[in-house]
Amino acid sequence: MALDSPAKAPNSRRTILDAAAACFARQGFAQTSIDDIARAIGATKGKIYHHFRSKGELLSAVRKSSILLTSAQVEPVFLANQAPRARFHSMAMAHVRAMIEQLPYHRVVIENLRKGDIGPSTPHERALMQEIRTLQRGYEDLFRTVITQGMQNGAFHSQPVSVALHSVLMLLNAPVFWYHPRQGETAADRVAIARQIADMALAALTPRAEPKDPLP
Amino acid sequence: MALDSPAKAPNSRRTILDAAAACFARQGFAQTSIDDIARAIGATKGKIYHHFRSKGELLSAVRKSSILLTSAQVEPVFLANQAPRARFHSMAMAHVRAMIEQLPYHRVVIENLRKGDIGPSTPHERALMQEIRTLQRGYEDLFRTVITQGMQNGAFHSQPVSVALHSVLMLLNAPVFWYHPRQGETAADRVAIARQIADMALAALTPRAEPKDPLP
Amino acid sequence: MALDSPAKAPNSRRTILDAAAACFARQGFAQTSIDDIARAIGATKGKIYHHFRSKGELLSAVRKSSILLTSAQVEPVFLANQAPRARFHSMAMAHVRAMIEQLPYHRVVIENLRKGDIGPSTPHERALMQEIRTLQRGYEDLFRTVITQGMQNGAFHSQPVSVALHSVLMLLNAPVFWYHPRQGETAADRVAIARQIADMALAALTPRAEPKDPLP
Amino acid sequence: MALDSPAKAPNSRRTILDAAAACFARQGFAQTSIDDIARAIGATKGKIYHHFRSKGELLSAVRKSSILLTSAQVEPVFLANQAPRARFHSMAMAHVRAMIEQLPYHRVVIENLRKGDIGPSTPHERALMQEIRTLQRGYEDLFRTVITQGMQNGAFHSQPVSVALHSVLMLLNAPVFWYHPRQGETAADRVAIARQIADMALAALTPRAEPKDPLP
DNA sequence: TATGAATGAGTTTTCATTCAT
DNA sequence: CATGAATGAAAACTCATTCAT
Repeated sequence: MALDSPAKAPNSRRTILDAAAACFARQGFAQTSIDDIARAIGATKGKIYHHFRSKGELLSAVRKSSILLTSAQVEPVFLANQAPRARFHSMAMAHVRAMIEQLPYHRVVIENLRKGDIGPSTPHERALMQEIRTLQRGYEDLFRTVITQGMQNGAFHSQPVSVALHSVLMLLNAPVFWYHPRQGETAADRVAIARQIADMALAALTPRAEPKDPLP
Repeated sequence: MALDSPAKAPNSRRTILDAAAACFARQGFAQTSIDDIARAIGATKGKIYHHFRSKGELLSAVRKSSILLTSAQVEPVFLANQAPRARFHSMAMAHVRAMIEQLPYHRVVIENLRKGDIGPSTPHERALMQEIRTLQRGYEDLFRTVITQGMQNGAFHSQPVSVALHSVLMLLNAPVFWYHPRQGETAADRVAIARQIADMALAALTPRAEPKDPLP
Repeated sequence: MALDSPAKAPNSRRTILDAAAACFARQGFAQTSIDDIARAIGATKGKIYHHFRSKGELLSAVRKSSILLTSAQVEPVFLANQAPRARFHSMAMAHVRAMIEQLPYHRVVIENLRKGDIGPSTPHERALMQEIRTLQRGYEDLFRTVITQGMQNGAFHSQPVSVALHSVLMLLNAPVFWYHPRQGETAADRVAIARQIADMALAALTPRAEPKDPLP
Repeated sequence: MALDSPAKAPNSRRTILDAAAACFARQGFAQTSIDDIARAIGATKGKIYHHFRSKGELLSAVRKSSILLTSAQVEPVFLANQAPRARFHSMAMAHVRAMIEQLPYHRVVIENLRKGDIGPSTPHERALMQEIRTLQRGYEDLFRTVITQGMQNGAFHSQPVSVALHSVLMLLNAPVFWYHPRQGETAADRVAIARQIADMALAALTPRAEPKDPLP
């Protein structure tokens, strides 16, 4: 008979990771010391170094988690069989909801987007970075696919895909910079925000009729 | 006859600031040491500390410059007498062009958006932060004004202004994350990018006819 | 059977403190770098910062030690049941002996008496200062008590207590400025010095018969 | 005919010196920067370096001033023809009054008594130190003379002169550590303090009848 | 696993001092 | 005389990381 808790072990990594994400999100990566994280979980540095080889690996792990968490919510929607506009809209909503529901993880990622372009010295860290870049690329490709399809299809305005993709993704990421849960906020409130942003993203890709006021 | 400049303006400050913006943009604020900046202009740390009291003040100065530079390009457009859609579109283009034309300054700002929310301990630094917040608020209000007007006017889709504003601004800021001048790029190329993004931003605010494929 | 000591007491702290007291006493607080202290014990700055948060805390710890060491020698004498003059005299001797027997600690304190009146910025350092002030106050009160009693009693000349107290204490502290152990000095020599000073202190408080040469 | 003020020039040095004394007294020598002093008189570093070669020279000048100011008040009293007890008492009062009437200068000196034992590297500074030591020695000799005389004379208790001298001088210097002018304090108040301390100093040197309570 | 001690390299900051104007 | 810019050397502190236990 088990003495106490059911699945005892694997908690540590996740506990540390949550604390790291929270600290990085609150104070920024550089402003967070390993001791800060340790203190946040009532442990010592040593414990963290048992589970992660370096501070950089901690950041990598948070980034990876962020992508996996988002993918987990967006990919099923991507796979559902929908027309481009509906498909994009559902993906956008799922993405925004992921952003605001696991805010710390995603904030860390967005605020360190270009980190690691230079830096990681050890082969191990370079490998991690590479893996993350691959995951990131794969995730973006979900949106790239839908957008490309929609453009071919006529559902979306035809334009350079890369610019459109990055612009729209940043629009969907924006809540990371300003969102913060209000007192007494409900799930419905969050859905409303997600819908508003997804609507805008969709509109941004929509074919324009004709410029009623002539634009210069 | 001299046009305007104070002639003997010691451009030391500006030289340092440019170097700081470049370094911060390339390596990130935390990864840049004061020595890096000094080395970049062939001077010593001491020179920098003679003109700026601290690394944080350097960041503040870059932020302030960024806002002023952008304002200088966008405000005249704001003041021109145009209908909401045209007005917003011109402002958006001006904003994007500012982003990519003084990339380092703006990249620093966007990548450190939430820096200084906590931290600045000295009264002097707090005052600087306050001033920057005021400038920032003022700048955002240009867009807030146009958007609000457009909504009342029917030119824009009616929706919560704050979310719309922040979303659209982040869309306009997005180039900061991915843009980098290509070999042989012309001014026209940059205008094209700015136009594409401004078009999307305008579309994001545009009233939607009717959802042809029903959205969930 | 072990008498008392906590056996495994990591005397790192005490080692560092002794070295700090010695350096501060020799060169002065401001003229001593943390590296000086580290070098004195064959360690690195890091070790010191592992045990003490700042140079100021090091000074505070020395001050505290000084007061505790002195108290440990003077308080038992205070508690013994003696008439005011004898009591004061024994306390004075104990005080002077403490001064010259742990010279470095006390020299540091006396030479930095007013340090920290302004300065300590962190709450932690302010708390330390407060604690020290309390200890200091408590220690002075031993003498204040005896002096007050003696004045009421007629054993001492009646006069403003505060001025008398501070004057006499500084007289007892004076060796800190000039004493330095001579070649071949014995414990008896030190007792002689202590007795001479204690005698003077006692005389300073003694009721004056009549001014034989009229004082202006 | 002079344009404006009578003796125009020599003010600068004294102005600077006063400011230096005030700053050193308030914050301590090491905690005071040349800029602090410059700011205190609304000038710049350069001005100070025109009048004093170094920070150390500034300290030396303050020390010298302190001794000269005190001498100026005590020496005339010393030269007056009085019996040892009266002579000592008058000198002591003059000394204490000097202490509290030019507090900053004397505080600086007492708090830096052992400064310069090591340190001054330039020949010029060493010469200054030597001069100060000579002045200091000369000043102390006034008291040494009176005390020695009194001991031979029977007016004072016979005891090792050096210890007695240093002890009594520190007693007379003590106000430097605690005195601070009260609201509405009069000259008479200051005289009262001086008299109380001088009385104690005199008593400290007075021959003791017999220990009524036997001292251990 | 986890802890606490220790390290060492780096970073920000301070400041006395010099110098051209 | 006085200023403002610039320097260079030192100093306090930080912190990721290692290691013995």
